[in-house]
Amino acid sequence: MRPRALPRSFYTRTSVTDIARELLGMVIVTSMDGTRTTGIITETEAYAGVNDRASHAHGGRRTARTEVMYSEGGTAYVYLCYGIHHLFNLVTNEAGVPHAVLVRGIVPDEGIERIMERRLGRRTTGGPGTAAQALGIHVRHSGTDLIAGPIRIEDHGHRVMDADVRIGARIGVDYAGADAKLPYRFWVRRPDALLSR
DNA sequence: CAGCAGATTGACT
DNA sequence: GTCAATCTGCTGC
Repeated sequence: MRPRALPRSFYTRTSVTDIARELLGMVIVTSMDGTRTTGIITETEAYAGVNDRASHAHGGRRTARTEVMYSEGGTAYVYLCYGIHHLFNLVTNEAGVPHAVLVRGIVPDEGIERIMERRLGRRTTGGPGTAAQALGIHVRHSGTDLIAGPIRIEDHGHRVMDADVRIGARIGVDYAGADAKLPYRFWVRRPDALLSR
């Protein structure tokens, strides 16, 4: 099929878990310094805003870093983790509701050469930091528009069936108490199968 | 302002 | 299995 950019209406819906599930198989397209690189999304986590103890916006918290989480759905939220790793999130829901989906894994597709340069030859599917690095996503892209900006999401026709989706607890959020056990993590069982069409 | 932990990763014992 | 890399934001002095 012909690639189709995801419209604003994909992101502004109210169920952040539905969006996290539906993003599996979608394609992140980045255009930076004249180079196009793409990756197919294989793993996501939903962060459900003010009532989610694992979210940066829990309790309505606002800081310079998290302010973009309150933007309209379809905005990039990128933040630094452990001072080193740039973690890429897609803001969802209407403006003022700080929902987001973290991209934890991709399968590199277009621009493999550039991706290998950015990753210094290492594999790219290890986690959220490596996925963002592979695509050149940096904290300077936080707040950019996912419809018209340097990072966009497209549907290239990769279909992920429910039977191939695993659902479980999010990683690294033990501090969130009972919310750490919520089934908000979604991943594709056999990521490499996405490339063979 | 000092100390500490974090939606992590890669190198090393 | 341990540990260091180093930015952001919270807690406590």
